[in-house]
Amino acid sequence: MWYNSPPMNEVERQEPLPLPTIRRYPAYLRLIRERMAAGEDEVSSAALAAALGIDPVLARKDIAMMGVPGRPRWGYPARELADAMQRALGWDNTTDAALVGCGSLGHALVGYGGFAEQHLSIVVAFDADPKLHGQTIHGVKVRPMSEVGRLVRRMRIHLGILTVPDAAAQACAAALVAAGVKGLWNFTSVQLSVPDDIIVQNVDLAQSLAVLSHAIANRQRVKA
Amino acid sequence: MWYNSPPMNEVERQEPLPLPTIRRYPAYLRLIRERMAAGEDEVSSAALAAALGIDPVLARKDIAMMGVPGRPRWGYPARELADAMQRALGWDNTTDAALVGCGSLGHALVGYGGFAEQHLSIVVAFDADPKLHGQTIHGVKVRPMSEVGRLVRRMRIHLGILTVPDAAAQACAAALVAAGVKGLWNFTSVQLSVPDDIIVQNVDLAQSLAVLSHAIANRQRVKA
DNA sequence: TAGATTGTTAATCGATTAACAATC
DNA sequence: TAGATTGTTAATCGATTAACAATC
Repeated sequence: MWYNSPPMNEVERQEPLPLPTIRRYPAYLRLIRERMAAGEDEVSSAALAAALGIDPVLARKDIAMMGVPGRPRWGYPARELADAMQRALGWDNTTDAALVGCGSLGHALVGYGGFAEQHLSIVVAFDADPKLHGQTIHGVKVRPMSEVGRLVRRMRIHLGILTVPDAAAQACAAALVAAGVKGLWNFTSVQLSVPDDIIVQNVDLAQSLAVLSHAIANRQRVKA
Repeated sequence: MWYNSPPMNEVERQEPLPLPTIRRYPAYLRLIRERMAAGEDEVSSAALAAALGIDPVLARKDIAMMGVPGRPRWGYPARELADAMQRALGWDNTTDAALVGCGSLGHALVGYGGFAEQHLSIVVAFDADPKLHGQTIHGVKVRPMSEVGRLVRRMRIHLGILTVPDAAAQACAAALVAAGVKGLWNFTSVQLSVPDDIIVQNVDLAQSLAVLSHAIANRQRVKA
């Protein structure tokens, strides 16, 4: 039945996953791995949903995006599902990252060994402060900013982590981009300006705190 | 015109702010304060929007929720707007917080002095490790877990910050809740189970990383 | 077979964007 | 006055939920 298999290039063109779906994948993955570790081969949408506090049908929708079929009465094949989600997230291979800014937050990130289950590895760290140069944080040597361009390029690093003071953020981002980075994980509160093809993901604690303190101040329930 | 002023209890009952709106407030506040520091008294929706990379009409909608009127051709009164937003977020008074888990992330959070502009103050820290007890992190003494109940209650702390290993998360959350905390800022990847009236805000780095690595892997543009 | 669970299509809901009116 | 900017109402868009069919 050759006419049922899609043409070769169809395989590449995946339809875009909704952002909320992508955000739920890590939590699904966590549960699936737990279940697998416990010796189970299948996982139900109800179990997945319970772990996230969402409706089972939403979990099924999310899973449907992966094209991994489930079996009524059994659930979904754990290993296949996990593999598919990892592939979708680009977590099937380890990604090397460069961290810029070795303050306490940078320190914490480098030290956080099990980075969301080993798909991310911080392999170089940079800081402007000469006093830190040559020091080692959890096995990663701190290097001067002047070497960002050379090292990041040579190591073919595609992901930059920004944990510098706000004032330095834009300049450091520019240095990383110039060095060939494709994405920036931005822990500063600066809205970075970068070329269109560079992907920026902001981690803004103030946003999160705003939701929390507003809810406390108004004693309302908040989901997620 | 007494009939135009709302009855006393109307003042309390604010209609709920959309979550996305709340999340944008901190960034608005940042820009407004910048402008005020630069000596300006008014700020336009266009300036606000540019700082966040959003449409000006969206900024106006967000501002409309505050009930602070703007002047065509001038913009909005900076001080009034900042005050209103701060009040909405519960950021008009400093909130005391208790942090549980003095690992590297906990350390970083305690050390992060200017917490989103001083409305949050970590006043106690706890850890299970006896080796840390009595030590001081940026002026905050680390205390044993056994004192959570007594101290948090006595200090009337309403906000708990959870930076413990996943395995300890649920137990520590329970201890904080028992001690009278109203909200939890959860930096673990555990889905906490707490009473209905307790507000939990999760900071899940894996979620954020998922969006970023998926976008890099598929070379797509991501907003925010 | 009966029943649990997956899978799909339609309805709802909420946020953003578009269009345009109001005002200083 | 003209023009910039605020303010509001309607249209669009996307995600979630509801309803129900399909299947092991």
